[in-house]
Amino acid sequence: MDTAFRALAEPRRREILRMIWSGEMPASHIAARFEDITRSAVSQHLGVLREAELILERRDGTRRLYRANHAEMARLRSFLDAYWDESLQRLRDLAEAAEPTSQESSPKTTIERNH
Amino acid sequence: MDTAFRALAEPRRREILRMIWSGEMPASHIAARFEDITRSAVSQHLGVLREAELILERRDGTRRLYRANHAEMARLRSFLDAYWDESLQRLRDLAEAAEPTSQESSPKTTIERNH
DNA sequence: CACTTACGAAAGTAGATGCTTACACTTAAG
DNA sequence: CTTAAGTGTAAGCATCTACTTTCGTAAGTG
Repeated sequence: MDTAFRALAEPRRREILRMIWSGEMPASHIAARFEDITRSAVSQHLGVLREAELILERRDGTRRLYRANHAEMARLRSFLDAYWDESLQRLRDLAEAAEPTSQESSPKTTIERNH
Repeated sequence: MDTAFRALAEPRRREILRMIWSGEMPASHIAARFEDITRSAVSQHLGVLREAELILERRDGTRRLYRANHAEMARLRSFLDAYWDESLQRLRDLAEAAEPTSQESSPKTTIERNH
């Protein structure tokens, strides 16, 4: 989780992820998009993204084709969702603790996503 | 955006965010939860979170009460969602370009979230 | 085989990050 | 006014990060 967030903290890496979101692309093509840094730097960015499992790699001859790992990105979204869900669960737990022998006594907690 | 992702890349900061998710809490109380680092270190973590606008601060006497900024966290979620939505939009644009003078010629693109 | 293409890996560097200790500041309380 | 409580800030340090340049290596091409 640490590595995924850290990988996304870098704008170039977010841009790479967008480039290969809906289709794979060779490293050279990705590197060509960044005129201000070397191909080697881009290769290292790809390494960071791969380490975070945010992208997937496939080899074809001398080329390496990259594509976004949608599953891992979805996992990140779920992680953020959990902040809301966990607090919801904590409120439920508190309500339950405060009302131990409740016999359908109309709890009606009406808890919502408060944002 | 950079700062928000970088702030979340640190496990202790994610923990702080959870602590103050559903209610405000003074800095001293937050610091007490972390036994392995000093109060000063926690104060600096709070600074990073505030810089990223992930938390909000309120003063009460000598104390400073912190709480999570749900709006900014929601914005992060939306940002991740955009990865899917943008590629969807690009596909729509491509379809439109390939079919310039379409006269209700049953496009029915049926594009889905591919993850 | 020699040569090129397409890459990652290694080494070095300036700047960022996470920590500690020491200090300064603001507000309440005696 | 003096003192204590609650916190941020400054300085210093080890480690990480994002680069660059150079080198190594696997796979096609003549």
